[in-house]
Amino acid sequence: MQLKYFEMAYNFAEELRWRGMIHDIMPGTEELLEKEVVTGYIGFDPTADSLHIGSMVQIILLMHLQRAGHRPIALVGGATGMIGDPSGKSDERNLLTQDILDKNIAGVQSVLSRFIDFEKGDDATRAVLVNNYDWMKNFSLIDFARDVGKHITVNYMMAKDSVKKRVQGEGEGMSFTEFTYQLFQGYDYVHLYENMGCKLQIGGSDQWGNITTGTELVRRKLGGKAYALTTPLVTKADGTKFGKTESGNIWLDTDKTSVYKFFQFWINATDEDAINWIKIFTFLDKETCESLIEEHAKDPGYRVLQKRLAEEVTVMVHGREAYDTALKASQILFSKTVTPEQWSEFNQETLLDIFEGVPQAEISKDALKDGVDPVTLMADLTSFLPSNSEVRRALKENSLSINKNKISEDTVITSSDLIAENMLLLQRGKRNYFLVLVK
RNA sequence: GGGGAGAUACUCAAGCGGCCAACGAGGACGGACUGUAACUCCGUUGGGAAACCUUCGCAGGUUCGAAUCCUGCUCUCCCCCCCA
Repeated sequence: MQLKYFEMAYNFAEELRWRGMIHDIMPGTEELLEKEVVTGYIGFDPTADSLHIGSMVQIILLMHLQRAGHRPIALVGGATGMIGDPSGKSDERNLLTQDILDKNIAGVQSVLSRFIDFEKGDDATRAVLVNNYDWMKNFSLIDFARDVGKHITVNYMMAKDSVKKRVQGEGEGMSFTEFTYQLFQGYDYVHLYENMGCKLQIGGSDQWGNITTGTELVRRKLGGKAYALTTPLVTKADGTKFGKTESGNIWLDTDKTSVYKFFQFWINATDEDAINWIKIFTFLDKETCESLIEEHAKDPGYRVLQKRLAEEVTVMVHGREAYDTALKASQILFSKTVTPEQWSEFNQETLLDIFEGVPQAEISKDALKDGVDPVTLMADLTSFLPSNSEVRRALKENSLSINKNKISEDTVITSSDLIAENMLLLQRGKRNYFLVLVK
């Protein structure tokens, strides 16, 4: 993935503000950003071996920071990941094993490096990737208690919402380990401040408490002034969690979420969400966003916003070519019927990719030799539908399709119906797909 | 320890001897509409082409016939007593 950095530096805070990406900002932060080249960092938790679109906001922030002429640091929480951040969690978290953690750290780092260039640029603004395990691993408990713990009172730590909730709540309480978490994260800030001149930490609004512990530590321990900025958590208008679909999280890796699914996620955004998301997830300038929103209002049915959003984000994450394929696949798949000629454009690999996660079954070639009826195919040979009555019922509802074409009770399926050499695409209604592989 | 209420299909919830594969609501799924949407409307929702078969906590029993009555068991909830 290649990024063209803006020719001209722009005002970071102002840029984020019109995009609706500022939730909280510490006084003086804007002035600092205007005055000098600022080094700022964002932490990423290695709780999984890849990042999903929830983390994309943070990645985009780093990109904005760099484009605005500042220096971004991406911090992978190799050490803090071993502790577990209590923020936003009502229960004690299970610790990750070292193996998993190592794998996750590597995965997260590799995703990050796809978006942020850690090579190019001059020394002042070149992005840096760090792992807090590097400076935490040799920290002894005694040193930690003396150098870090001494500067912060338990009273201060207890006042944080994330702690209060767990201490007063009905739950199982909070271990000392998780209680300590904010000191660990706070110390990261001290370390980066001291060694890399980092004066800004950015994060989601759930991180505000942890971040301010950091700025407080910088103040008390070093007598320095560190700043903070948080973004609102991305929401959906209907209140459900952002970034989730029935089939799970939307990840930034193709082996977890196919490009097609990724594209579909964005194209399916509701009107209201699209208005917010176009500003958050794309780098389109203010005028472009506004005119798109205006255009969308005139003809919502055309869905300019969703189309542009899906294009921008998919191209950014997976590249132009992958986007083109996903778009073409979508256009064909969502047309009323699909002719054999159109099917011939798909090879097996593409189809498997598109229908990744769709249930599948294998049947033998012989089964199709003399043709087979829908009931046998869908209930007996495959487990697409649970019973014969279910198939008959579906036929009555006119809801069954094979290869996107409606079928009836007396349809006979033969090997001439196969697409991509050896596949059949069964479908009930619009959304329930089933892939049959003929071997 | 004493007394009471209840356990019905994915969920809630009727039914209290035959007309019950079991009212109704929600959900889910499908169809029409539509923007690959929202809303709305309509339909389906144990198996079986059908005859019919298997289901109403579990196991027995009464009866021509039971989800409905009886006995035992398991589990859930409530009240009193005791304890404090």
